[in-house]
Amino acid sequence: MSKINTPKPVRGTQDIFGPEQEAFGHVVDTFERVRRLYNFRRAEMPVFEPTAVFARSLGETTDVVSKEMYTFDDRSGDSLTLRPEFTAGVVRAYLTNGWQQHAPLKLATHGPLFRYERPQKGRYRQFHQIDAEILGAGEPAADVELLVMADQLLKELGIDDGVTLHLNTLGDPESRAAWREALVAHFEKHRGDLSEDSQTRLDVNPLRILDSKDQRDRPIVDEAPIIDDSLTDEARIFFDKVTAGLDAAGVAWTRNARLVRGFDYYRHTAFEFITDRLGAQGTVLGGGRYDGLVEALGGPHTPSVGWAAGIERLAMLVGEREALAVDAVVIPLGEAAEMAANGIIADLRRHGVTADMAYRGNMKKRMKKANDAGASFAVIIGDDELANGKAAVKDLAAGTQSEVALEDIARKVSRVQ
RNA sequence: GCGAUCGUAGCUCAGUUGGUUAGAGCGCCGGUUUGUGGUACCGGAGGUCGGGGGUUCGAGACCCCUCGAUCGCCCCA
Repeated sequence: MSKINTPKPVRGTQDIFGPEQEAFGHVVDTFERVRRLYNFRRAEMPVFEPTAVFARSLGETTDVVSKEMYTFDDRSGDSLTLRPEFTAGVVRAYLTNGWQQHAPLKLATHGPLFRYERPQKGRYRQFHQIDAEILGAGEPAADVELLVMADQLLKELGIDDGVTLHLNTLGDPESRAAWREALVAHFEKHRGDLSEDSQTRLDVNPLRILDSKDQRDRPIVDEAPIIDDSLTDEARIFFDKVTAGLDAAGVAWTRNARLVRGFDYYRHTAFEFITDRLGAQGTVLGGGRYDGLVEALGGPHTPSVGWAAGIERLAMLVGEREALAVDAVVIPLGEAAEMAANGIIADLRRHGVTADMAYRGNMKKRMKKANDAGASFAVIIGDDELANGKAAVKDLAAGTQSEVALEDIARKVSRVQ
C-alpha cells in the first residue's frame, strides 16, 4: 500500500521550459551571434576539473572555494570539483592543449556552473553563464574589445536600459599592493567602528570592505584612499587607454572607485554591468583582467582578460518570449490519409518548411491545434483529396481555403518564396 | 551559514474569530457542430490543503519540527 513518492528536484536547480526557456535560448542565440561578429572562437570544456584547478586560481580563502564548491572523490579517489566559474577551466585548457600557439586567443563558451549557495531569484546552485575571454593579450585594446562586445550584446538583447557599466582599475601588482597597504592602514585606524563583517574582511580580504552595504562602514569607506593615489605611471596609462578606447567606440561607462573583484587573480581593469531591476542580484555581467592567473596554474606569464554573465539574470531582463510559430500544420483524416501524411510532411520539412502534424481528435480538435501552434496554414488531407492527389490548404489568418496539388504544397506554405 | 515572509487543483488565487461533502478564473477533457480554428454556451475530470508530529469533540486555519520558494545579509553572474 505504500505510495511511490516522486523524487523532488535538487534544491537550487531548475527545469526550464516554455516562455522562460525561449528567453534563455534567445540570450544564448544572441550571444553566439555577437561572439561571431567579434570573431571569438567557441570552445567546450568539461563541467568538472581536478579540484586544484579552482582551489589554486580562485584563492583558498575565498568563499567560493572554502564553502561553495561541489567537491567529491571519484571512484579512483581523485578529488574533482564541478566548475564554479569558467575562467580557471579555460586557463587549464589553454595550458594543457598548447593553445598558446593561437595567442592572442579569443574564446567564447557557455554552460552550467555549480555553487552551493542559498538560492534566491536569479541565483541557483546550478546556474548558467555565457563567457568570453582573451588569453595572451596584455594590450588595453583587448579590454576595450571585450567591453564593446558586452555592450553590444546587452543592446542587442534590448536590456541596456537601466544597465550601467561600472569601471575601475585594480592596477598592476605594484599599484595594487601599495593601495592595499594604504587601505589596511586606513581601516585599521577605524577598526573598532567597522561592522563585524568588515572587521573580518580586514583580515581576509580588505578590498571587500569597499563595497560593504553596512551603513556603519559607509563613512569610513568614503574617506578611504582610492587607487588613483597608488597607481604607477604604467598602470595609469593602461587605464587611460581603456577608457579612451571605450569613448572612441561610443560605449558609456562610469568610474566606480569602490568596485573590486571577488577573486585574487584580477589586475588592472575590473568592471560590472549593473541593472537597477533585479534587486540584490543587480550585477548582470562582470569581469576584468587576470594577468596573474595563468602563472598561478603553472603556466608562463600570460596576460588575459575576460567576462561572464548570468544567463538566468539576462533572461529575466529579456522577459518571457513565445516560441516561434510553425509554418504549417498537417491534418490528415482517415487511415489512408494518415499514412500518406507521413510522406507529405517529411517532404515539407525537407523543403525547409517548419511543420507539425495533428493526428489526434476530431477535426475541430485538430484545427485548434493548428491554431494554437500559430500556424500560417493548415494542410488538410482527407481520403477524397488524396484520391485526387491534392490537399486542402487553409490560410488561417485570412480564413480562405483552396485545393493544392501535393507537390506544390511546400511552395504554397513556405514563407521564403 | 544568518534573519524575515510565504507554501490550498496543472497555473493564478479565494477560503470569515478553528465547525458539516475545500471554491473561483484560466487551462485540460467531452458536448452543442460524426471534415474546419480563433468567439459563445453546457457538462466533466482534477486537491496527500508541501511533509511529519502535536493541541482540540473538531485543524487548510493554532503550536513544534522538517522540506521548498521568495526577500535581505554573506558571497557572487
